[in-house]
Amino acid sequence: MTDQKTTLDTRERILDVAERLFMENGYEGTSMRVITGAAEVNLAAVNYHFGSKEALLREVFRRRLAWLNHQRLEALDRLEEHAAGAPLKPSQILEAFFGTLLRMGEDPALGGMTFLRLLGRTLTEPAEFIRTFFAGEYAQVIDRYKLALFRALPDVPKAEIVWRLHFMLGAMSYAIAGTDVLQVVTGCEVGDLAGEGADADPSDTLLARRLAQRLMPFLLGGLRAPLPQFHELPVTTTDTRARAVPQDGLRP
Amino acid sequence: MTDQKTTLDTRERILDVAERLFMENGYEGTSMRVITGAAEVNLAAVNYHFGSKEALLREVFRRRLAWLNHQRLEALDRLEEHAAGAPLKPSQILEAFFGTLLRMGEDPALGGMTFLRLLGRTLTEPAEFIRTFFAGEYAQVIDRYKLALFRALPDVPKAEIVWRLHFMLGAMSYAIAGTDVLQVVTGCEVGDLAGEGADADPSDTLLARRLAQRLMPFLLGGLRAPLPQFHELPVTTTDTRARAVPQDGLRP
DNA sequence: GTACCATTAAAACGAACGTTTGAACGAACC
DNA sequence: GGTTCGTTCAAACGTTCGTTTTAATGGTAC
Repeated sequence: MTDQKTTLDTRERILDVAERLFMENGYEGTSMRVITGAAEVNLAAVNYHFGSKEALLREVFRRRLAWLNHQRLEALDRLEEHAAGAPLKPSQILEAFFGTLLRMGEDPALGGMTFLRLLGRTLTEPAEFIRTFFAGEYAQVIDRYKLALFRALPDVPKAEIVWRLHFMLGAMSYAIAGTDVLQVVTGCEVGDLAGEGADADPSDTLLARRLAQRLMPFLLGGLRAPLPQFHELPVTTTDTRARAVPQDGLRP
Repeated sequence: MTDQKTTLDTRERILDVAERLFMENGYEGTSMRVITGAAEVNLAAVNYHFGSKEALLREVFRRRLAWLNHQRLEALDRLEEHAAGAPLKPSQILEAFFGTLLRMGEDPALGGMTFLRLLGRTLTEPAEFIRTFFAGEYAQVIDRYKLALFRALPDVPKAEIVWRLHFMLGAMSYAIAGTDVLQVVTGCEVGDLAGEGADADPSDTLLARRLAQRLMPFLLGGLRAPLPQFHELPVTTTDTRARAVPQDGLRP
């Protein structure tokens, strides 16, 4: 027959199925039996190939994040090399960080929107081993990008930049994960929002691209917003009085 | 003795404990035995008072969300009455929606930051009954606020407003939930970010207030960002060619 | 053929899960 | 005092969980 089950087939079929099921039902909500059943492999296959359920989840992410974060570092390298020592523009940095991720959503071979949604949801999963795993995977990348933002916005307090990086990650994660979560809150199908005919499958490729185009301006607007005022805050130390942030092109 | 265990005591002790544990370990990650154990009540107490674990989670949210969403609607009522027919300012709307929520974080009697964190995390939980529950709880409020934003920003396409409402909810949820989630990604304690001495308990009250002051400008900046360009959007299908990381040219 | 190896298969493991049961308690009312 | 009713209790229910075990399979090298 056409589909011989070699080792690689089994491993990757498990990974693909687990990626989708973890996205749909969460880590704790997805049992090994459901995974192996959907992948049409034996129940013991997961423990044989990966060792444990935790290790399976880690591998699901590792095979995507390794590529993603490598691309992110490379993108930043190219930008900085091209800038020849000058600070980058915030828009460039955001494009390198978020754009690289969102472009994964356009390519099914890289996990497509399934992986993006899984990523967005899993970042808030409370399980300890998940958090420590992400910490390790992201440490390098976040650090490089943080420094780049510090240089790009020398007049903004570093703490403020980190907060806004926080906010931006959140906006992105929700926008991705919420494709079928928060639509329920806003009462709109994401297809409607995209102006699609809202067919059965709105072609993740297109979805990811539209999402990127709507998200990037929002993030930039937030990143460059005027600094908070801190009126009547009971004192502690820092005088973080508002200096205006370079807010070019802020249109009504 | 001082602590007599009346019915109300048991019910509320369960709710308080469940609120905290669901926040720390998630819904699926928190067992009835852990809940009842921490609340020092019998295992059967949850099923007796609430009927099921699902019903317990719903009640945990209902007792807070009922108050919150009522406040939100009242805040909007007050604003619109005061405006006497004129459209509200976006900043007023955001303040009424997000400010009301964030002010809950300052009051331990309303759940404090524990409830806020739980809310932020649970919005991404994939369980079906959770999503449908939130949909019902939020429908009214979201609808009123959406309309207010439509009126406040008549020149912005409605779809764009809904998207940005999406983004704002995400930024807020992450900022709240991430108090100990994404710090691990950004490598900073939230105490550090706030400029605190980072004592044992940074006094949720203060934390919530600082968070609000940093979040609101970000949200406003994002909401009023220039509209996306939609340049060269291919009409139909895939063409998944990854354009190389886009470069320098990107001029804001 | 035989020995070896990685992989798959079927069955069982103990533990933990949410829920239910039936009895015991204790204050309130007649 | 006896009855009632809301509540608490210990114990068990049947199920499902992740994992382990033991045997069978199929190809490759000798």
